Amino acid sequence: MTTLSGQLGKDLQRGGYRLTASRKIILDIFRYGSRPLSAEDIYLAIRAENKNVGLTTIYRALDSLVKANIVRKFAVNTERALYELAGKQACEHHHHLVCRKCDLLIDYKDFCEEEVRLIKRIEELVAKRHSFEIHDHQLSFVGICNRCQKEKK
Amino acid sequence: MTTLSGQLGKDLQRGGYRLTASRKIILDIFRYGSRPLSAEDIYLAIRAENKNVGLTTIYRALDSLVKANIVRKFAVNTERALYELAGKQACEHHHHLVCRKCDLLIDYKDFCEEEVRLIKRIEELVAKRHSFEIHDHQLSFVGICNRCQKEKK
DNA sequence: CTGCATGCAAACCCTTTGCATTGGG
DNA sequence: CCCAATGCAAAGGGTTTGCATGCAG
Repeated sequence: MTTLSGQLGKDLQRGGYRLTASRKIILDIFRYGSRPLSAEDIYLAIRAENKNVGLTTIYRALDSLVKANIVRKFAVNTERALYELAGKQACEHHHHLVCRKCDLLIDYKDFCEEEVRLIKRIEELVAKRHSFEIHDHQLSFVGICNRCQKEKK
Repeated sequence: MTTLSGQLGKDLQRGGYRLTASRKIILDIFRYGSRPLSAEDIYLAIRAENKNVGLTTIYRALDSLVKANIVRKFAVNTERALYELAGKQACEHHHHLVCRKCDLLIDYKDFCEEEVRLIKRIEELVAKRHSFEIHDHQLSFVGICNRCQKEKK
């Protein structure tokens, strides 16, 4: 069996964290699907493979992954935290579209050059003005998805 | 005593909600300081004025304010929900800067005009492409604040 | 071997709900 | 007057912690 988590595993160890069986499984799950996952999503995905890793372990592993800069943690609402591959390992940076009614979360990365240029520019200005060292950003649009628009009637 | 919450109170009533003493106090607190507040921030602010409104009431009032579109609810992390005046009543829409280390939250609106114009454009593109009815957006930059940069050494 | 990683149960924190009471319009 | 608003206590849901055991390096 090929360990999909290969490079990521090394990154993790470089951070002083141990590459255990549980963590390999978790990393592989991130590699398979690139949409944002909650701790519970991961928990269920693992059980679906007839493996078992406790929720607590998942939380602690995610914590390490965040500290090792492999995974990004973010929040769309306060219901639950979401995690996704960060930086270079993420296929591409993307933004979010959130539906107010059904909580559908779409991530899109088909943004135009214009969008990228704009964000870069704002980033520079803001970094300078506030003496902030900017690592990352999050852009989400909130509204009503196609489906809920139709149901409204 | 001048009721700072005047116009907002009318907006609230227009939504079918009652303008009670508690809600007046809460609205006034939003009018005084325009930075994002958590339910507890509001609770403490009220006690600081030697008044008293239960936390539960604050949550329920915030809920009504959000439904009446007077206040916007959002999350930077999952720790607690934040609320701020929404739409026209907010002096201006603004974006956030979050420090990874100390969780400092700055909201800035210095570049808003330019940003908003460009974001509006992106909004249109995205809305069309994904058949989304967009109501609002959130933009946050994540990084290290000035102070934590210095402490690093 | 040593110290981080794990599992389980219990603790925690923020937020919501049930229920009887109060009060706005 | 009626129904929304309030307060308190208890429940809820996601996340974290304490503690004894397991395992990577």
